[in-house]
Amino acid sequence: MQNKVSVAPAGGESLLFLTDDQLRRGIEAMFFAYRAFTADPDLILAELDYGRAHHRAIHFIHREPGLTVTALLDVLGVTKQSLNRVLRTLIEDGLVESRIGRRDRRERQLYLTDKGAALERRLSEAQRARMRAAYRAAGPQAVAGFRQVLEAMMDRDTLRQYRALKELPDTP
Amino acid sequence: MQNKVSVAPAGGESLLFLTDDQLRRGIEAMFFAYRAFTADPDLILAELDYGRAHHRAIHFIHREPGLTVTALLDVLGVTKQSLNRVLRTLIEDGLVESRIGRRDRRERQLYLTDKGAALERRLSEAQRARMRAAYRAAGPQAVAGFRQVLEAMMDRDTLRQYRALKELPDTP
DNA sequence: GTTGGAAAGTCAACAAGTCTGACGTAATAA
DNA sequence: TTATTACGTCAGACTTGTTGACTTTCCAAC
Repeated sequence: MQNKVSVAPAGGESLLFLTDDQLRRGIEAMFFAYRAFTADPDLILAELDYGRAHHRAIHFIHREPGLTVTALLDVLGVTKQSLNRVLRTLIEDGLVESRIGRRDRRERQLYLTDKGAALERRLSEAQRARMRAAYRAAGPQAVAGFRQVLEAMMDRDTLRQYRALKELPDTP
Repeated sequence: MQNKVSVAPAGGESLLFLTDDQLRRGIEAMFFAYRAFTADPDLILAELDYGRAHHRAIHFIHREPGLTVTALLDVLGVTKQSLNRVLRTLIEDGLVESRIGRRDRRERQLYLTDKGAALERRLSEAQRARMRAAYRAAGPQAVAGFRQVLEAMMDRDTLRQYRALKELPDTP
């Protein structure tokens, strides 16, 4: 498959940003940036013998207190066996509380304890600090483009999930 | 740590894009987009009983034919023992060739075989296809912002490595 | 020259986190 | 009553990461 893009395409507008080389640069930027993106939380997590999986669970439970195990499974896109181990340690360690569902007693609703919320703040503040620095350095226009491209990269279902996440107030 | 940003900051320019909520949206966008970003190659790799680690090795060997194991270690940021296993299977399967270094016979210089190059094309074309669609949908301005933010997110050393990667011609 | 340390690479063993598959229990829906 | 759903768990496997110990090779100081 070729995909060279010549200098002056039909519309008269330059499509040089679609060359294979530009795409490869973008791919590499994603790889390196993602590693940096997870580096700060990873340090904190390693101290506590947790991993990224714990962080993700904590993040989404914080985001939507009371969400069910199945709902969490859906956003994380992993198997329940895999999630279960992570969740069990978080519950044993007193970071997450699992309450029997109110509507449906088969469901388990997940909540962060105070201890869990404290770790969430520590993790997300570390991650936000890096993000904030990057945003500030790049400026609002760049940030808008950043979000646009990331969203355009998602599959339909993922994008729907992402959009469904509600806004939260600033850390109080 | 607070980090609320009020509506009208000193400069007179809106800093609303730096609110904790906006930062969180960006973090979540990174998480979901990265998953989508790796999804297509992952499918191909699973067919062949390889994983992402194999993809990364192949990518950078393609990028810089003849690079040494240590150089590859540096860009990937893993231990040599971890890389070694991946590299061994690639060599056994005839995708990568390891030649004794010319200057220094302790070094091993890595090259893709024809078979390795064929897989590289297949993987990277799948990944580029998604990237291309996202780029096209978002437009050149957004793409510039995307790259700016990702680069601003990297640590100094990573950014240096990223910048050191040379440009390659389009897929011939 | 010899030798002794540093660098490059390899082997072995273990841990985290993912997966599939099978099964059990409780609650709900038909 | 029966079928389905939600959840939890056990067992077994694989990928990818880790540390630690080892060999080979090179280089530089003696």
